[in-house]
Amino acid sequence: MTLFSERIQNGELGLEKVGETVRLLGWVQRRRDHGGLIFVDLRDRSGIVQVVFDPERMGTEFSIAESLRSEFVVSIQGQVIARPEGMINPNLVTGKIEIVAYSLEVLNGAKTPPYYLVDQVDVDETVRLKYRYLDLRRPEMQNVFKIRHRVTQIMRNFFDSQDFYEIETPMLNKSTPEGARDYLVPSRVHPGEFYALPQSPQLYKQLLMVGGMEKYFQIARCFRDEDLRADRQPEFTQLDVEMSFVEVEDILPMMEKLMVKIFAEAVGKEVSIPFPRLTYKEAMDRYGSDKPDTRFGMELIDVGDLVGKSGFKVFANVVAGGGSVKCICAKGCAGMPRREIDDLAKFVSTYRAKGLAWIVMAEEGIKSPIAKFFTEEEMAALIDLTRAETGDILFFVADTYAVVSDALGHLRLELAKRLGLIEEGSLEFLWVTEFPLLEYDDEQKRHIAIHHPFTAPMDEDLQLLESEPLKVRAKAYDMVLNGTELGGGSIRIHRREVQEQLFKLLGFSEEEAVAQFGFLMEAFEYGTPPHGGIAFGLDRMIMLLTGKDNIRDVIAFPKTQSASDLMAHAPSPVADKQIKELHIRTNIEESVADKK
RNA sequence: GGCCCCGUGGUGUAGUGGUUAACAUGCCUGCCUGUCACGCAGGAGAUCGUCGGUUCAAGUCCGAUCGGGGUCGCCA
Repeated sequence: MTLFSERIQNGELGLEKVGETVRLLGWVQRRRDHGGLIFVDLRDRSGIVQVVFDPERMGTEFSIAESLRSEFVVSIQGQVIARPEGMINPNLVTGKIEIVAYSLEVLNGAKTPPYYLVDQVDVDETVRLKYRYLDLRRPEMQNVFKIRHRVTQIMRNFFDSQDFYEIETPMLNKSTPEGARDYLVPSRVHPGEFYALPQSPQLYKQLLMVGGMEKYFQIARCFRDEDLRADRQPEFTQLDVEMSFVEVEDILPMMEKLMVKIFAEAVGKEVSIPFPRLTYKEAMDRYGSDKPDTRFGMELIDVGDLVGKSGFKVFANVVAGGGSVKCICAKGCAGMPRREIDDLAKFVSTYRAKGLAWIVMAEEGIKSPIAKFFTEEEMAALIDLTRAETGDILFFVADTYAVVSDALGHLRLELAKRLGLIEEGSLEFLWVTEFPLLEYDDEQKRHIAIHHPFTAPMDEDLQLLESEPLKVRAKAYDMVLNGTELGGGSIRIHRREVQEQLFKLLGFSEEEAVAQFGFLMEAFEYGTPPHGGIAFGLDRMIMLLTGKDNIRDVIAFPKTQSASDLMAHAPSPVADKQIKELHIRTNIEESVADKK
């Protein structure tokens, strides 16, 4: 019987092993049958090595080699030899050696896989997801999970070295309003009542601080029943961190050190600290985004003052109405065909911009449908303010501040992508700080928390809480890398009075606040230390570390855009008995459920 | 919920409304002792996602539906 423990990994094989007898275990990547001589590329987690089957060296077992097919699982014993002159394969890490087999055992056969398992897959993702266990065999995928593992190990080591405790919090939680839609779990024991899966361990980690744990972290699964995106799954993983007796300045530098460690040890990239910081206002003003990509310029320029008094009614009216007019200067784009400009106008309309005005700084002079509305002086001032030069295009959006920011912020990113302005491999970290505490929701006709309702206001803005709540800034911060929000957190409220005041501002009655969060507020009365923390999106971090543009590629068993698991076929109907036990009933026709 | 894109042998693609749906690769069989995307010869494999409509005739045009992707809303 095979002793698996004697095995050596393919990737460990090199010239220094020449002459040794080894046992290899793995999958047949490819078989090249020359009749009298058979080559097999043997793949395991560590890599690929070529095995040679020669009838003169192995006798009757040679016929087994003839029967090998792709993805057969085999055990091979053989001798490592240096490849003869001229037969070295430079494309293979192990290309200087090969294994001459003298014994072969098929541990398991395999059906022909639906597609050939190599890195340059060009296969419909549906197929990859249905056969996820095959897709995961591809070296590219193996590498993702190797890095993912390393990152979580680095996190654990880091926090351990800083005296943090890793503590688990419940998956069956109380459903609370605010935030995302909950995934609900019906209770069998309490008819008509439901648990909610955690959107994040927020309340529990704060209560761990009340519980005197002082420093906590968790690599926590979170659930949000919202629509999916390229970087959003219904269940995802957060690195969740909370500390007692800290202020903003304790947390940010520590997290910077963590990033240095992760990038150095997981992918060998250098990260320089401290990270630049931008206030929320500055980020919005300059980049139209609270997660600005600073790998390129093309900042937003406010031209409101200049065009507000001009003869161009569209701009003047927006300014008069309290809106804003801004532009970005696309360097060297004067040659852009009209068709593409129209395309960009369509692009910004996605973000509710009503139009995209433009001024082309052509060699022959200014070309623009709006130029005629400006005097020569106004045009000169505009060019001066925007530093537009011959060869550039200015793109303008006039609307509310929010729409202008959103539209031009995204246009800026789109142009950078089309023009190739972003340098591969560059890492631009930054912190965005001083977020507003609240925003007004027109639909619900009430204030809602931008971060979450437990975020502490900045001390200097406390006195504005009653009079001008929308002007209050929060002790909240986001870490941004290359235009992606990696994580965010805040210093929390730790006094009952302040928390009550906040719930009131959010439109909770006293009864509602107590019903939903009474346990938290009661806890605050028993000596709660000042505390704060942060949470990072692990999946997004792995995306950035591995260069994937799709969250499904960094999750072992991901779900599709409609939240289905194509491999396991979840979700699925369940037996009537199960439904009854849970005291629930669906309003879907029986026949529909049967078909599924 | 809105908008956009995709769906043709196992896989990736081609396919003016008109014969037997083409090509590559994979698969199967045979030959082959230095290949590494091995080679050579032969073979099998598709009712074009599904349903309906227009038409003498639909893979192709129209509608619906299902599945997948991107995105806005939603989501921190």
